[in-house]
Amino acid sequence: MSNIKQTFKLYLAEQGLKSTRQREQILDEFLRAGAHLSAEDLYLRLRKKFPNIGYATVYRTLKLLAECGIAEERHFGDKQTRYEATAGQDHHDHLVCQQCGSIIEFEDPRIEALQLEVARAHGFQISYHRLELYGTCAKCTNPE
Amino acid sequence: MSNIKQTFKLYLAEQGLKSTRQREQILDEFLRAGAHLSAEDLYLRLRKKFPNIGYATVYRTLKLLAECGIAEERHFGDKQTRYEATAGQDHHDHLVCQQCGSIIEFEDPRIEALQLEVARAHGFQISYHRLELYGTCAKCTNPE
DNA sequence: TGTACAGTGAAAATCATTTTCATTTCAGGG
DNA sequence: CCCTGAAATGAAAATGATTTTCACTGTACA
Repeated sequence: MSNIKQTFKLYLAEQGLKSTRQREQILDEFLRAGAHLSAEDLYLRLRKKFPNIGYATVYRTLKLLAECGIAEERHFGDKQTRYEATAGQDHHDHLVCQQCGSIIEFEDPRIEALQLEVARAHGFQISYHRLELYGTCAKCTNPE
Repeated sequence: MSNIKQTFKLYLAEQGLKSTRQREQILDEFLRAGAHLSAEDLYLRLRKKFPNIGYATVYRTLKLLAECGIAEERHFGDKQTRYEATAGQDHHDHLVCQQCGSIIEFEDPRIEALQLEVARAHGFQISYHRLELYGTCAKCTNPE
């Protein structure tokens, strides 16, 4: 069993929660799907394989995944909450194209360092941050 | 009449929209309130002075203010959209305290410069960005 | 293996925000 | 000034994402 699935089971056990078929199916599909998906996206994908899975269960499980650090909640322009797998990956930020909606990930340690410096100057302890650059991606700027 | 109010009137005229009593009252109160307020906050403040103002009108007007650049929409942890006056001020980012909810503004040209560099490296044109550092503020870290 | 207690799915409830609609108010021309 | 058509308003209903409820089911430890 993958490391991540184990992490999840452990988390559930610690919290006195149960490991269920649905929770496993949802985690599996979440990891398989990748990208930045909304509860709805995930629900629709799951329903193809398991037609009687509940919308509420997807929401509940996604929230659990966020609690135990496997997923991260994000809000881009739209009103839906999107989830992204964090496990194993380094932290990264996003370039969001307002034309085509594509999301490019990037990371820049120099920016991270400056953030720490700013926080220190304010006596502030950072637990996490969010940096998003909105604009037009290369493809949309120069179509064929 | 203040510069900002004039800007708003001009914008309305350009769009073939009307300058109404409510729109002026809402803009006034919005400017007076400062800070990062939600439509609800503003509605509650307004209702004290003008008891029959409509919730929908506040939403509609706030959206107009955002369109013409007087206000800016922001999303912090909660689900409400918050609006912030932009006029005259420089761009700035935020430190959000997860304990007490206070929001500290800051700006750092070095971070902005690096953002441009990252964007250029991806052939990306930035139209705006959002940077928020979440954590614990000095006050909450070291209470008396 | 029983059984208490957490989980599930469907549907109803919430909550912020948006839309509808009947009525009122602007702005410009006469 | 006063008319008039377009736009705005307020109240209430509608929406859409997310959450909760509730009767029934499944899991895990005794």
